[in-house]
Amino acid sequence: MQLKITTWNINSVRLRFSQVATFLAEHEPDVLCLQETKCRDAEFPASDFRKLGYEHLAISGQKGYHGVAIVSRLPLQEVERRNFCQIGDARHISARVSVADKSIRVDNFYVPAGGDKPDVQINPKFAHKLSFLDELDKWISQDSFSKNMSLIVGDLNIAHLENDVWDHRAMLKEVSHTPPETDKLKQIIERGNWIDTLRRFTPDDQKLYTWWSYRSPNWAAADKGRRLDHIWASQPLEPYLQNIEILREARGWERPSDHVPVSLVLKF
DNA sequence: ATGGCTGATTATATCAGA
Repeated sequence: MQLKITTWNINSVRLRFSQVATFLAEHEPDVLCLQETKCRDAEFPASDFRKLGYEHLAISGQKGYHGVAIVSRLPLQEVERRNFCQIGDARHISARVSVADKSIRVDNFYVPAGGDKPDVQINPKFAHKLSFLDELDKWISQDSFSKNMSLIVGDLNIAHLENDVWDHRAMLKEVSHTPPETDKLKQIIERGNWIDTLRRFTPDDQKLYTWWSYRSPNWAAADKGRRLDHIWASQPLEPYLQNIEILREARGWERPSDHVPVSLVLKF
């Protein structure tokens, strides 16, 4: 029995529904976690997903930007939405999926990007990002996460290791790779003893990216990417981790998202 | 140091992304 779970910042689920449909047909994940759906719940293409066999939906959207969703072939239980930083952004949704005799909690996040300048004094977006991470740290360090089968997935908007960016030294002052962010993310991983599953299957000394800027017309040749999208597993899932797939080719599709789908396979 | 691109919106400029 296997479970395949994918995270993908789709950058408008309505605009790119046909790409999602292609991905689902070719890669057949059981659970798809989306970020930046960019629509209200009533505008989410729910019936289109149901026609493709993804009948179970947990949606948290808002008008125009942000927004997360879990789309699943398997029933979803205990759907929750946490209002991080108390400002009403749709940046988190969680649900429980059952496979074989196991029950796995899935938490899907869209962490704030953080704006341009990595300075909390002049950039409130950066302050918001750090506050979000502090709250995330406190919340998922609870035993209920680390001692049970749990997956943390999503666009965390941080590339925390040296080879998660194209040039570590050049990127130290770029939001997504600054020490205040990368230190916090490392602390969260350490405290919860989370398994960074992408790095479980690719050594730390190899470059690994999930996002390439729209501002680079030659993204593939320049390859100045970042690993912003993550799938972390709690220790009880360790025996079941099977493989990871980063669908780099999706960045080359017509009118693509700037993020590509990242999938984890678990075998029970 | 700058600018480069993309998507959504009571749109034709502005905000958000990162």
